[in-house]
Amino acid sequence: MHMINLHFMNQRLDHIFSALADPTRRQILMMLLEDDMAVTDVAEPFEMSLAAISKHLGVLCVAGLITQERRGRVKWCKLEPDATQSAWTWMQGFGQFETLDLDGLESYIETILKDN
Amino acid sequence: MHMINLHFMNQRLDHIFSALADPTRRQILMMLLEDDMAVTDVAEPFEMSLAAISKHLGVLCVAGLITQERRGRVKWCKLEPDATQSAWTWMQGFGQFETLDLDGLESYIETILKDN
DNA sequence: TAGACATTCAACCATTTGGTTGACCATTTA
DNA sequence: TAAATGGTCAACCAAATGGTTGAATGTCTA
Repeated sequence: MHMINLHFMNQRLDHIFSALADPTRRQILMMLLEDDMAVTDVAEPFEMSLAAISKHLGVLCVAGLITQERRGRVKWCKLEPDATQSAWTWMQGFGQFETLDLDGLESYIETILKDN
Repeated sequence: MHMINLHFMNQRLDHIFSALADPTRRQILMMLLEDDMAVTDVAEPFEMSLAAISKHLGVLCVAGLITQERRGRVKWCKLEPDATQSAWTWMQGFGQFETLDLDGLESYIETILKDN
């Protein structure tokens, strides 16, 4: 029982992390933060085929990071807001981060900004 | 300028997330939470060759999630505690910000800090 | 009904990934 | 010095990944 749960949990983490491992897919997620979008509109800023984007969206769906709903001939892509939860939880366990690690976040920002 | 940093940042996220996408590597990280380990000892609980584990450790190194230090004929593997920071930050940004723009992130931090 | 539009499918391709094995190198120990 | 130990390297393999193109499907509109 626990075995099974851990197994599924592990698979879920596989899917989420590998979905997040691609810059195109991360950018798509960022775009969807602003609003739901049709597949064609998601594809517009990218220099790759619509089919490629369609595949990326498929990966994001399998990972549970987005959902897609067809209305007429348009398929709307919508962010699944709580989707990163299990990845988040894993990282917290791993990294011993506080839920709101302000110091870490701040020093990270400073590092980034200093490099400019 | 920002461009360049975002590019490196993006690459870093690629490495970290794809390193985390493999269950063997996640398990290795968990093991290293308890203590530093030699490569052979890391490999022991897994049903795969030492060479395979050695490769996994290489991936974790490139991602910056661990460091390795050779002492004598033994190579010690050590967790890099702050390594998931950028991934963590990304995920936080993903959940809360309209876009991942660093200025916004910074001012967000300042706001939070002021409130404490 | 005939296009036009939105999206996916199928076949294909190059590259990457995760694993194997056996040889190799360095270091410790008997 | 010889043998054992710790670890990597090199070559190889199968499967997965990220992309392409062209055809196909379903839906809207003139």
